[in-house]
Amino acid sequence: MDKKQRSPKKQFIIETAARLFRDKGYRATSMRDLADAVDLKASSLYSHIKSKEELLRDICFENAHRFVNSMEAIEQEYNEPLDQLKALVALHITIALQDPTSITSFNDEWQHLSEPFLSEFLSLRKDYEKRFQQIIDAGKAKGVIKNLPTNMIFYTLLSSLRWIYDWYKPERNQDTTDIVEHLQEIILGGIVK
Amino acid sequence: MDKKQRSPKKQFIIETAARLFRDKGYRATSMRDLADAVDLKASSLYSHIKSKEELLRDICFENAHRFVNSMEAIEQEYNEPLDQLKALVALHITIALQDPTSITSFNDEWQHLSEPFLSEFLSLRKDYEKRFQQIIDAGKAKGVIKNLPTNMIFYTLLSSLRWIYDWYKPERNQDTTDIVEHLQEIILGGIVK
DNA sequence: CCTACCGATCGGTAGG
DNA sequence: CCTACCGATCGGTAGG
Repeated sequence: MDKKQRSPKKQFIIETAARLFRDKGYRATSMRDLADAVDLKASSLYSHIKSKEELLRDICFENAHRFVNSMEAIEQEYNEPLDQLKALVALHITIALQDPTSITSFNDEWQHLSEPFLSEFLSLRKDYEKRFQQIIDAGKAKGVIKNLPTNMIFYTLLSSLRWIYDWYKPERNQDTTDIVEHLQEIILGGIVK
Repeated sequence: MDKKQRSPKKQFIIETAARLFRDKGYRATSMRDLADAVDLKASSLYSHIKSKEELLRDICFENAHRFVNSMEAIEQEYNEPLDQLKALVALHITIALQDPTSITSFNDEWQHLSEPFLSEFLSLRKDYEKRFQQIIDAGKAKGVIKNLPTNMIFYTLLSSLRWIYDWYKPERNQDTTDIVEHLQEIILGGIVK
């Protein structure tokens, strides 16, 4: 599961799979498609990986752990709910800009995980969402966030952050800090008091 | 294509397909799954529909036309860009609350359309997005909307509207006008001056 | 609306 | 890493 323990070839296969899963969807991506994309025969993939689903698992859990770990770091680094919220927004934006492919197939294709991995994934996600909403609640209690339904604020916020890859065109060479600032103004502007 | 011209049975099949496509994805939904859900044998589906893709086409284009037609009505009814924007936000929310199933598989599964339908669909969508962005530009020119990149405002706005089905639980019996008002405050709050 | 069935494609294995 | 091949499942048709 650790990125560093993987062979370069396996890492290349996983990254290519993430791109195909994003572009065509997990189910519509055949192992023959993937084999072509990495210049192998389909059967040769299996000397590097165990199964098609293993690829999806690697992508989904790597990202899930990335978010959960960052959540812990942010909770420890900041005390004010508004600072934590800003850091979380910045985190989502940064990851979306750095690794748009992996994050997209993580967002959209986790539903094809089989048990028990599906439950494990959903439990990681639920934990993350719960802590995110607790920060919003803390902000509301402190009077720095508008008194609107927490789930409404949370999902609106998270949704805005999900589709950055859809409009962000890295070739325009925008400054990343500019993007983070603008998006924070748009996204947090309707939430903070 | 017209809802009223379809037999009740065909309408039922389409609505069931929309639900399955949303829950499992288009590719992961087999015609045997659909047949089971409507209590038929797989082969019997074909006396009501021409193909699996026809179902997806009906769902995608029905929703696409619904948005394009509403856009025209809003452009004619309102003159001020801010009023148009508010009406568009209300439109997306209303549709999401009324018909969450159909709208979700429209949002997520259009990529599985084959040519020439894929191009036709994308051209409808592009037209809609262009007119949406022109309204934002008009608002910026009038000074009622913040001077931030139009595509950033547009996609953030649209993204927030896409996932309402994900948190909206109709059994809680919230008042719809309340939801529209709260969401407009959250979503437009970061955009209007 | 059903039974019976088709060719194509799927994920994956055997054996070298 | 390849050739050869597997059983399962797919969307869809024939014929009644």
